[in-house]
Amino acid sequence: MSETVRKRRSDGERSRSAILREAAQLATVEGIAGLSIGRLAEAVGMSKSGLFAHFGSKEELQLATVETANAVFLEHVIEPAASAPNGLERLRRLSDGFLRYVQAETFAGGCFFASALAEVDMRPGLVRNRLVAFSEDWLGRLEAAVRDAQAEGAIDPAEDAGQLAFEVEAALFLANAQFVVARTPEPIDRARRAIERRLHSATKAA
Amino acid sequence: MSETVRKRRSDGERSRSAILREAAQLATVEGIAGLSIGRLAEAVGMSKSGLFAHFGSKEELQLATVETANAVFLEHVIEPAASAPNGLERLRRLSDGFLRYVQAETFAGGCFFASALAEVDMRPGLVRNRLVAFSEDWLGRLEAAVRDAQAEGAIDPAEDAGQLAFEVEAALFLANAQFVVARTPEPIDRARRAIERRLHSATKAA
DNA sequence: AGAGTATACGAACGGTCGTGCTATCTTGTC
DNA sequence: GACAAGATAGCACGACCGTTCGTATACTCT
Repeated sequence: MSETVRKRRSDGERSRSAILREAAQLATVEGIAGLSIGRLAEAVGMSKSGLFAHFGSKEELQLATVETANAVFLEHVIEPAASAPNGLERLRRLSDGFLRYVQAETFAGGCFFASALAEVDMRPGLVRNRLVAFSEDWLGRLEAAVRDAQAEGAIDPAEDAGQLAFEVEAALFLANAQFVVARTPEPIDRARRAIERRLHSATKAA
Repeated sequence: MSETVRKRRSDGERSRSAILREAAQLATVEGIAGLSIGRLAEAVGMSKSGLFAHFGSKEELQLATVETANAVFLEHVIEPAASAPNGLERLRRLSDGFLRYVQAETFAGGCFFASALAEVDMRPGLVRNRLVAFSEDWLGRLEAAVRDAQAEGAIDPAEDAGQLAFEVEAALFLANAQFVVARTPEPIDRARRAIERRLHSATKAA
């Protein structure tokens, strides 16, 4: 019953995070399923079996990669918006942060979650579940910002918060998809304009 | 030099189209790269080598699959809108047709082009080129409908047609992505509402 | 009817995949 | 400095991948 506590070694921890950093990058390019353990091992400069021992299965590697990507997303998009003084400003910072995160090519193949979820959306499993959860969390944050803005009187309370969040996310989502293909700031600008216009119409009551 | 013209046989043509019909379906579920020739052969009930002989390479099979999917898209989305009496109505029929095509699960894994392009967006090649071309053609049709509506006085000429087309496409694109994950009519309805509202604001001049 | 060819099959190829097993280093603890 | 345990590498496996080849069948045309 009483298991002795296993200790981690520092070099292993360093390897593990190096692997996962590389995995998150490669996953947006090769796909989270198409990313093979062999190529990943080669990219980080270690053996297949040595890398494999860190995770025990490909699914565990994928799950760890998703968590790593989420940490990046939190750092680049969510946290910078947390200090916003009110709901409307937070909504603006979230969408602006997302567009910067896309345009800066934080991940080589565009938003990690858009890319990964599109790939596994038809493959039931833990990876899909986790990605769906993150996706819902993100949309929930947008909607919560709308609700806060409504409670603060900045957005018309007659607006459907879920609907408005959907429309903001739609612009962001297409901007990412088009940017990945065209590598042009145009879709980013279009999304910015679409969102600003929509928020403008939602702030002056009907 | 002078090549004798080779004649096609009717049974081969039937097999080929049966293969491609199945391939277009499977590609939205397994992915257009993840779809293997072996599994496809099993799904249509023939041998790997017999199926392979129809195309000569996997890339040719993928290209033929994309063309087949485009024919389906034309039939279900583009053509029903062609008879619209004016630009604004055509725009409405295109977006409504797209949403029906998604909701009816014409392809098991959602819009073929959204699914396929997301998969190959980082993999240069003929398949990617063809998908990008179709995607641009689709967006071009939306924009052309907007321009026609402007010329007919139905949409404010001050509107940026490309911008408006982007916003319509954004709603459609996210509706497809969310529908595939949730299998709920909610994203479809949200997209419809978003587009109707946006068109309403574009029809009454600023 | 017979020739010619489009179509289909089965077997096999080299390659890559994820995953075990085992041995050898390396680190942290006493 | 000994020792347990973590970290890494080497090797082999079975499965599946796209592809090739030789061959058998069945259609079409003369």
